[in-house]
Amino acid sequence: MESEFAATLKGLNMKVTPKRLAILEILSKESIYLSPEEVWQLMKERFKSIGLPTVYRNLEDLSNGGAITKVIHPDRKLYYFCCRNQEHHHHFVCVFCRRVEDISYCGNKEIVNEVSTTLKGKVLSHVLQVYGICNSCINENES
Amino acid sequence: MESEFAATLKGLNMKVTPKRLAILEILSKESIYLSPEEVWQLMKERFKSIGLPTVYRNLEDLSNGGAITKVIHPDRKLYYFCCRNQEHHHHFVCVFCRRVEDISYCGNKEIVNEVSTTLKGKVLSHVLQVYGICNSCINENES
DNA sequence: CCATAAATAGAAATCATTTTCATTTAATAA
DNA sequence: TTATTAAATGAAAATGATTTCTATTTATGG
Repeated sequence: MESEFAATLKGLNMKVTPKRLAILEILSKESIYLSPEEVWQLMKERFKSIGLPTVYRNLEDLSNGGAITKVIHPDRKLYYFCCRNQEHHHHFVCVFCRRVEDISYCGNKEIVNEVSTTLKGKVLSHVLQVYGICNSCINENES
Repeated sequence: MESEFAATLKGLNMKVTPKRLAILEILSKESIYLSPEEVWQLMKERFKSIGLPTVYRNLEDLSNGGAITKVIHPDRKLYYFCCRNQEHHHHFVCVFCRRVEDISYCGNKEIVNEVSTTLKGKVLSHVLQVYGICNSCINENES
């Protein structure tokens, strides 16, 4: 039988390659977001030959396909996170440990209402991301 | 008497220089967000000698001081917008003409509530930005 | 007007990300 | 299974936005 990740790739019309499976496995194992460089380092433990562009390309493609998510970071670099939740939702990101957690809150209805009423505009999409300190980091740092 | 922009700079403990005044004037005159490169092009119409790094530095400093705002863009490049509204608020960005408009809606209360209740975490900040089609662009494109 | 720290220009460096292209591989049909 | 072919990959090189460096200029306070 095929793995969950193979099914994911097929669903995106992407060929099932060992590299892609590994990227998905690596990301889904992490509770924190990773940079392409970091994914590459982890890939190097598994493959004798693995190019950084391959990692960049696949992260981009997987992200476009919705299998993984980009994290919005103040440094404007690329970071990815794999989250099982397929519903529309947003993320709480810990600024200390980079843990990503889902938040279900989304003001879409209110936003659409304000934009259409006040600005007479049409909403196409929105980004919402919350930065803070996760529970683990709060507990670790209390005196 | 000193200009509003001079006052802004002094408030940020930044020396009042012609370049900085021009950057503020250029940005505040636009209803759309600009890239550093674009600001530079406009600066070159006013100064015989103006370096791109100066534009980058000042946009960064003005942004850190809160005099201007960074726009979150999918291409992850830097874009700035000058908005008079000093209250905490978010922006509606037109994907066609790059116009930026304020939206007052902000789910901060609900977000803080969910994060503290469900995740037992602490919210430090959040970004919310709405993409869509502004009223002018809707009207221009209707058949 | 002077002194001095800050700001600037210009050139160069940085470095994350992307492109190129030759080679390999997964998917599909025979 | 094997042949076919489009897609995926590696390695090297390119790209280009952004930052750094350093000598010079300038704004500001006295």
